Amino acid sequence: MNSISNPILQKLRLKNPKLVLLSQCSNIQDLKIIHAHMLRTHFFFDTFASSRIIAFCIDKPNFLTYAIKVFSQIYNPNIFIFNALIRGCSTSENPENSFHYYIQSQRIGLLPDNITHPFLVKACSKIESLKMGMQVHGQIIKHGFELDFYVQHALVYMYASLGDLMAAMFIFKRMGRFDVASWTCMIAGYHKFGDVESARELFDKMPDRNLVTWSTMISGYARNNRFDKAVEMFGILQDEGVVANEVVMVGVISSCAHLGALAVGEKAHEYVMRNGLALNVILGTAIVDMYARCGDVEKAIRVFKGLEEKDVLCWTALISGLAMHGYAMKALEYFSEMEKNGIFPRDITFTAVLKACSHGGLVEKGLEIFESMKRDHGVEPRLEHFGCMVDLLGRAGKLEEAEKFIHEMPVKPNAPIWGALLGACRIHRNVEVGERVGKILIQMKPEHSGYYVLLSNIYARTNKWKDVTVMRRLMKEKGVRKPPGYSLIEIDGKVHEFTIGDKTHPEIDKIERMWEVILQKIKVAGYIGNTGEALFDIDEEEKEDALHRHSEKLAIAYGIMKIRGPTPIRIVKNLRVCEECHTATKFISQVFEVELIVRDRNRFHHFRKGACSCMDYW
DNA sequence: GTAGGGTTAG
Repeated sequence: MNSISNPILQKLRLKNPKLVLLSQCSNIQDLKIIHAHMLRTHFFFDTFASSRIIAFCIDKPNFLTYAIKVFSQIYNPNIFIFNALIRGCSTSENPENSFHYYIQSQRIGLLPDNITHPFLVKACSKIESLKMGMQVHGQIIKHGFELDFYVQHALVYMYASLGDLMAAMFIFKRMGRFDVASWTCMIAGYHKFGDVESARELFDKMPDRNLVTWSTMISGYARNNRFDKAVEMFGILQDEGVVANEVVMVGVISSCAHLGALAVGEKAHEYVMRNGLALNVILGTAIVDMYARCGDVEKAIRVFKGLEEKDVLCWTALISGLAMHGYAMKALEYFSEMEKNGIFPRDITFTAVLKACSHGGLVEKGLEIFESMKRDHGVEPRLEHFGCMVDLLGRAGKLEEAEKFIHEMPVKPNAPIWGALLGACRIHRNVEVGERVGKILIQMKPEHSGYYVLLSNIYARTNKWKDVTVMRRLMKEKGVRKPPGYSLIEIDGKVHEFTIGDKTHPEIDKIERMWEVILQKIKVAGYIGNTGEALFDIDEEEKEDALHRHSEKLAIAYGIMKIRGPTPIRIVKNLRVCEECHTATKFISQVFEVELIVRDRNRFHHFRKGACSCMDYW
């Protein structure tokens, strides 16, 4: 580039370089021009000038390596430059590098200032090392910064988030003054450690709150899988007349996505529009994801199309949404459109695309894309991509091929990989491969109950009753339990939860009577009912009997009671739907002429006119 | 002599 005609360099001559650097530089090319100019004019050897380069690079993740290279050229770095590096590392992928720069600064005899330590403490929180945290705390005391307000905040958050609540409280209580951030740090720490109750207690007690406090609470609940609580908090926020910002709404909307609470999610979306919040990529992606996960793919596409800025995660959210619903061709269309838009796919993008292929049964296409990952896009396949491939082959009934694929993988297969093959054995009723895989899985994950159940079922099938007894005894001895299954249904903006054998719902008697009515009607239509031993169940709920209905049956019965007209009944289940319930639901969609949209842990099932969109493979 | 900090997000 001709340097004379470059507008940045023209300004550089006219103005103070530091101002130009701060205001004009927006990308690495510009930065390099300025850097080169500084080297040519020897201006770079001014510590203040070179420090501006570092400071510019440090808060942009892609520029960190550049900053470190620049740093290595500086003869006499001061504490400001070290602070910048420590800060940059503490928020990077490898926070432990900040310790390296701290030690280096000490070695050349620089004294830390009041800015240095908070970032080191932050790095300890991030790498989750209490041991390191205590060492840094020692340094803080040694250099006399333990009474610094910011240092105290960082320490409170660090100790609380790493579970040393005594230490966190000790520092918190001894702080000379408090502001909203002090309380918020403590709350954030509780949430990171997973103690949502203590976080809430403090939240209720604190004198005043700001939007960071609200979003800390809401996303804290969400991070700890208390999505119902997150939504509840949003209600309280509105009652108190607070207006949420984008960050708060990301927490609220992603909670709705997890709950499958479409009506609440729609309201939150309206709230965003009504209050004129900025529909940035993050919030936009959360909304797209919410509609897809709540079963309204069309709306997800509409919102997606209306977004001004779309990055790779945003495209991936849509593709993965389409994949979940089994719209494989549509997912692939968006994938190629994404590439046409110059967005480079990432590892998670390929997960979504490969899932689309496996849910849609596009074996050849999936193999093709898998091959292209590294070759054309430079993305190294990870375990989950191999898992998708096992799924893909398994679905097609190529069980031996899938098994061979696992054995030939360049990385060591983990339990979910074998689990994918096991799922395929369940669908294709392959006892031979199933037994082999089941044994491997039990060895790998002795605490996972599903694998014992599976293997014992396989033995029962092959009349190896001795082995069945062994399996059952092993399960008892190890005390393995299944995760409790639950189903959610949203009625009039309220989410109802059902678990197996749970009698706590206020309308439970009516619901159970409703189920009996449903059962009779679908039996007339040809439904045979519980066929006894459910083979090959991996992570389904406990075996059901007349008193213990699987949770989705209760949810469906409740839906039929409450939902009128053409509105589909939407259910969200935490486990995978079992074969029995799947068949029953198909009958229900036919007999009651109703559309049922069930999201299980694996994908969506759209039941319509006696058939399911998954084509009975899930 | 200058500059920089803590708590929230897909």
